[in-house]
Amino acid sequence: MEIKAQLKQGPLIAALSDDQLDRITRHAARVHLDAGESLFEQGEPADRFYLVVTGQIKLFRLSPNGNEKVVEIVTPGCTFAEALMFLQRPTYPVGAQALTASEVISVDAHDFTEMLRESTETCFLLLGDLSQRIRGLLREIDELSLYSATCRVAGYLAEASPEDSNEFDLPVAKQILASRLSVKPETFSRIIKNLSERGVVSIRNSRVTIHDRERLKEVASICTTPQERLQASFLYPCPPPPRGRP
Amino acid sequence: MEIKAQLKQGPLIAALSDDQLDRITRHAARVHLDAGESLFEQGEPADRFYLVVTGQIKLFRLSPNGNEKVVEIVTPGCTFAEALMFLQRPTYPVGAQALTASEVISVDAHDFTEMLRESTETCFLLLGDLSQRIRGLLREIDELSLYSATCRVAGYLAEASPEDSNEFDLPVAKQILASRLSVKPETFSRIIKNLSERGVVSIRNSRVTIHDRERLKEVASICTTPQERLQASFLYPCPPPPRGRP
DNA sequence: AAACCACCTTGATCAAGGTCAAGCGAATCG
DNA sequence: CGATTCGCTTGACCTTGATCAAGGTGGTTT
Repeated sequence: MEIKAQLKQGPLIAALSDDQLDRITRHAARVHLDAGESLFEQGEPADRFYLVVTGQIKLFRLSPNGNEKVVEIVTPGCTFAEALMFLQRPTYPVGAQALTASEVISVDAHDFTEMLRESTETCFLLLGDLSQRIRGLLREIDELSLYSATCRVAGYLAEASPEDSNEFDLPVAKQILASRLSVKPETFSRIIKNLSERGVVSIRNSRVTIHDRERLKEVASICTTPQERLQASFLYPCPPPPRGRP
Repeated sequence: MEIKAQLKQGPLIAALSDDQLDRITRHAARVHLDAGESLFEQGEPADRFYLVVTGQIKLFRLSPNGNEKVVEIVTPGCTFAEALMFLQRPTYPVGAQALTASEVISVDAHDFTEMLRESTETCFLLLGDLSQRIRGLLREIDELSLYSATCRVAGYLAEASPEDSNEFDLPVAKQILASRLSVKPETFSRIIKNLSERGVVSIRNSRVTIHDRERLKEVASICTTPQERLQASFLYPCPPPPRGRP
């Protein structure tokens, strides 16, 4: 069965025995999503989790007044929503919507937990997985509360660029990226402009070129303290043209 | 042994069998901390996790330039750092420091995982625990990126106040609380003042009195959108005295 | 090609909240 | 008991980044 082979793309699932794989494949299904199509909504009861085969899915949270924050952009090989299976009455804590035409495999949570129940080994893998996710979220929290928007953007660029090349493509539309980094599209644009003028990077459409990786990392780690802001004042170089006041 | 009885205060650990409890108690130790004393630093290798018996411990992250954000304030009955045991070379992702004189019990991670290895039941409990923690962190992330400081403070007050009473004490110093809510102490103070003037709450020292719970919840859910901000403009009521400019 | 569209950029303005500095009250210490 | 410290509040000011409102730009459709 094709599904089994595809499921093996997930790092967690790849570690399963053939027998285990059979068991979770029992009620697994392939799902196709068109660009823009939504897979589930935040708050829906959750009894399945997913593996991305192709495409990109955005996971996002909504505020009561409809504002949206992209929490994660999920790409082939990633599983998501697997943390939910162990709650009493699980509901999806995020919404999921395809950014591009995508293919995902949905796995029945019950099948999965039944399988898990027979292997602490596999439990440990999952525990490791969740631990790492917690780390990631912690990191995100302090980026939000300790770092400025400019640092987050610079940090993203520094991390997204491959070690061995100075060029790469943004994986998603800028507005999505902006939301992922908790920045408004306009601000994102301005920050990029600023970095360009400084000769640190340049971006044409979605093609990014890193001109000065050192400087980029420097900017990324500056955070937000007034002391360093002085040193960072090269960010706002020419005394920012006195904003129209008599 | 006293330690065993104390360990049972933790919800997760309380569910363990006597035998399991024995095994993790093997290298467990009681640790006393004076106020201000630190238990471990962010980045230290982690081979133990902890249960708070008495006192309060703050968990915090540091930015490269020494800025600090309190991630959690841990109180008796809570365990912490137990998510780490499943990583390859685990290090504490936060620092831990006692806010008041505290007593904690430290449990050897190796003992614990060995015990876990023999009960998927218990693994499941832990998985549930981590899942919930992930949920909590997600919530925190969208509070940071989708809600204003005022909303966070109001939301905290609404949640911290017992359902059946309109009075309660802040559990920690205001500056700590402020950091927990990712707000500067000065801003915290001003937000409180604002809510007071509006007759929503009043705070004398650490004694909080809720005057208008409805209004408080309303403020907490207003987030930050311009539309609602208009409605919320009762927050900045009198046209804020034009700040001294000729 | 013209027209449309989504996406991005740019400009002008503004508000939220951070910063710095000073004052204040209560608890602790010599 | 005055003095010091610590935590909190207040005031004045400033910066960041959000908002609103136009333009570009490039790709797709007809």
